[in-house]
Amino acid sequence: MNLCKTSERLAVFAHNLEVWYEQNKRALPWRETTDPYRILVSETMLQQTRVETVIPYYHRFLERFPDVQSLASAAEEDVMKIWQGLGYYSRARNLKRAAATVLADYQGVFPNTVEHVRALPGVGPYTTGAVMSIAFNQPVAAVDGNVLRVVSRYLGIEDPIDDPAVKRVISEHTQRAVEQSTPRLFTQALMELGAMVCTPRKPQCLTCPIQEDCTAFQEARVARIPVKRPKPQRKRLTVVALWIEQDGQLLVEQRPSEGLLANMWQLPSVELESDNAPELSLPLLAETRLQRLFPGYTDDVPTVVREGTLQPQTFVEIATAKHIFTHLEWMVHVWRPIGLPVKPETMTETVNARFVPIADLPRLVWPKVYVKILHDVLRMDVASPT
DNA sequence: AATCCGGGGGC
DNA sequence: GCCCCAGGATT
Repeated sequence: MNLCKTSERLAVFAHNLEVWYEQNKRALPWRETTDPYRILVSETMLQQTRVETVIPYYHRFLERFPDVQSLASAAEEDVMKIWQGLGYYSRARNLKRAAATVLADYQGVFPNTVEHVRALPGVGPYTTGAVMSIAFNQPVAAVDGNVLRVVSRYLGIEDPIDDPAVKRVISEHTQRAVEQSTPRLFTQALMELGAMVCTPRKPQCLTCPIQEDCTAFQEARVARIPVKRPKPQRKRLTVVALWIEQDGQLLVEQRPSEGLLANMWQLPSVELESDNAPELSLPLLAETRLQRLFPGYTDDVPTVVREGTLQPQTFVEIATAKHIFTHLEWMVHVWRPIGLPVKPETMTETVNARFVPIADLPRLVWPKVYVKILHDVLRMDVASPT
């Protein structure tokens, strides 16, 4: 294994990779430009997201926000609506903030130094390298999941690539290589190799342009590299949501401005750990939430209900949906009260909920799981504005 | 160093 | 089910 390659050998390595790239690269929309704004948009969307998923979002986003100016001056809700369904929504807010920074601090001229690019909101080490190399053709390494896999195999590293120290070794090696390359080609070539040849499963080593220098291949260790740390178990949450429909309007609430699905809309609901959610208690939880939204709403109903002997049959479950996030899992149960008159004018003013005409629901920004629920119940697509 | 932050596709 | 994806921010 030769970890300390000479500049000449690194240059040959980079050149071979670039030749392979030019002959094998996929035609992707963001490869038709070197506009740093468009590169930043694509790289931000591609964070933890597959190429095929990003493509339609990329087109729609740039059609609506074709330049720094248009994004910087956009309403955040409009940006979020375009981003809806893509996930990791802080990316969208940060991208808008980055555009505002470019406009305010750099007079709309995209900065072209590592320090200034790295300082933009939502731009970390990887995205800095990607923008610097792809947009400006500057030798700055961009180390993503693909590069970690390719280089850990190439160097035969069996320490976990999650480890910052290991990541540092790989970044330093990649940096030395990009300095002997045509950065714009090299960065994309390394990632393309990871996506098309040096894949997580069943890598196509026989067609790999750097096969003969690859330590893992030469030592028949490709299948067990890269090594990753075990992942923590997901937390399971039960969500009890209310369906309160009145006069063609639906009661919806906005999530808090921080944390999971920040500022997005949902049905009024309560969350609890699934371990504490025996099936029979769900309608009672719905009742509790309803009582909090409409204090005294039971004033007009029989005493037996008002005094807490509410029967589970008072609510009917009209939909369920399971949704898996990276670190937690939601089981959503939607309950509709029957026979209980709900008067919108008696709703507590302090809650973050309001009645919205059903026709207007597509204007709001919805988490995927509620897009599915609203479609199941209303046969309506709230993902795209009509 | 560990956690949090979405959603989808492939097997 | 499990893995992983052109990661970053926060603690």
